[in-house]
Amino acid sequence: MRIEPNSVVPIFQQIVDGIRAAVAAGVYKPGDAIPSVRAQAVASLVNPNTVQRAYEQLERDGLITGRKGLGMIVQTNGRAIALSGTATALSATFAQAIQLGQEAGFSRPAIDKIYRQSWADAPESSGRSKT
Amino acid sequence: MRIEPNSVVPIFQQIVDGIRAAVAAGVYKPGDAIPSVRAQAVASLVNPNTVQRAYEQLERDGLITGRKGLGMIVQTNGRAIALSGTATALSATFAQAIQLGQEAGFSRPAIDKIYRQSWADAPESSGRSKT
Amino acid sequence: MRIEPNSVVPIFQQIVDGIRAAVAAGVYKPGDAIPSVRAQAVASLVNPNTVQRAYEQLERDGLITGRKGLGMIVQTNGRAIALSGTATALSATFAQAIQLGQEAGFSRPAIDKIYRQSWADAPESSGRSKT
Amino acid sequence: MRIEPNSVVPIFQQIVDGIRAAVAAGVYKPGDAIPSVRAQAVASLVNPNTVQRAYEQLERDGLITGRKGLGMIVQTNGRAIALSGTATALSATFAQAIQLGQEAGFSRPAIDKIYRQSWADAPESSGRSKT
DNA sequence: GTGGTCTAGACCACT
DNA sequence: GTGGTCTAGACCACT
Repeated sequence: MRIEPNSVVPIFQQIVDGIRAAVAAGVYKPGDAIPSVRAQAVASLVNPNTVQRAYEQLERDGLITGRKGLGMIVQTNGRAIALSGTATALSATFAQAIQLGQEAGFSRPAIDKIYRQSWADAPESSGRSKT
Repeated sequence: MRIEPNSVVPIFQQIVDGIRAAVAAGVYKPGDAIPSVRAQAVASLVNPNTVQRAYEQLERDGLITGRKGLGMIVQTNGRAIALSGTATALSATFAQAIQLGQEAGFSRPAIDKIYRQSWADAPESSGRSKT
Repeated sequence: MRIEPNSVVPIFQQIVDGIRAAVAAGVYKPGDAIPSVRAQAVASLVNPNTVQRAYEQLERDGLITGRKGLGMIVQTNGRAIALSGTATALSATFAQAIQLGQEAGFSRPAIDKIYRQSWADAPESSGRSKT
Repeated sequence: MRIEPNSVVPIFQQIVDGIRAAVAAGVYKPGDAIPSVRAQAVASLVNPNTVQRAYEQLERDGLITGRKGLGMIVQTNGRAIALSGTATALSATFAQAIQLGQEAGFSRPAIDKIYRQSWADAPESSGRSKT
């Protein structure tokens, strides 16, 4: 998981987003354990406390649950929660960009063009898409 | 200008984005003064220091220039800088959303659908757009 | 007189320095009137209050004196005061640069080289020098 | 680091100059942390916000980079940036003094003499220089 | 502890 | 009034 340390979005939030996306993508399925706090911390070059905070958030969201000695397990309905949560996050981000563009006087076609250009600039999705 | 105090995007950055959009939209034209630090602070219910910080950023970007006693003036090429800066900001936001969607396994059509839905949810742009 | 509005040295100080240099150079001789506050303000694209403040400083230094209806007159010993004042200002500026260079670990030859290079970069002095 | 609170050069700029000189001199090497905002504030008898402002400037210059919880780290190419920045600052200061001297009608030998005299007045550099 | 952001209030140079 | 700088004190994310 790529963490951008100087982003305006807090690191723990980036981890929340990343795990949620991975569950949505089926990388971790219901009943699977997600990486341990320590493993995730090493992988993301981040302090374990920060990962811990992200996992607490995901637990509050009902996506995972902690079982002593077993680590954090994806809940039965975890994928549905992840898909819905990711869609909501995307929607909010799009809405924010659209609003900023409108305030600047950009027409819908102009904003659509920037959106399409952002796809062209995106790294390959490598055909793994599921939805 | 609407400020969302609890957003992850810092208040001063919201002001930067807002002024840039206003200059891009032609609300303030080259040679015009933008609202004074104090006036903007009152209007946005924000501390003058926070506005000052936003204006410093805009000055570094070459969009405005400040003179003591006179206010902050939009530069000759301010509109071009604002248009380019706004487009860049939009592009970055879109790219971030697209990447998150791809990580979650969303197909391009699925993400496009969320994008279009975000337009439906957006407040009316009232047809004033020029570009 | 060239004023740099965004310099760290205050505008009124730049005017003080400029008038003092002009008196030192003999542009204004003892008994001459220096430009009126209004004329100087127009010439320097500066507010008259700012020029007024500079002239008050020069009067406190004994370089000029105000005579009702006559404007500001260069004192009898004005040139000596101007020469001494300018030399002091130069000395202080040099000392400041030398100290900064030494703190950065620059040797005397290295600093001397930068000093000579600054001469090469200087606009022509046009051979009017008197001292 | 000596701060002169009543100088025309802003305190935050004095801190910028001081840190840059220290990096140029090799006091802080690439990978080292410079003093924390709070530590520097205490050492310089200055408000933490003022130090913060100086560090932001140095970060924009590419000399250091900040990470929450870790401190401000000198960049790999920090020393080169510091050397170049210090030389530029010296050059600007010299140029300013030379110009003022020329306006006052001082000849090059006269200004050179003041420059050399400023060395005589400077506190000993104790022969530690390396360049 | 460490950087990043923010509020509250002040003084200065300049118009 | 207007921008620029500074102090004092606070909270947050991160280590």
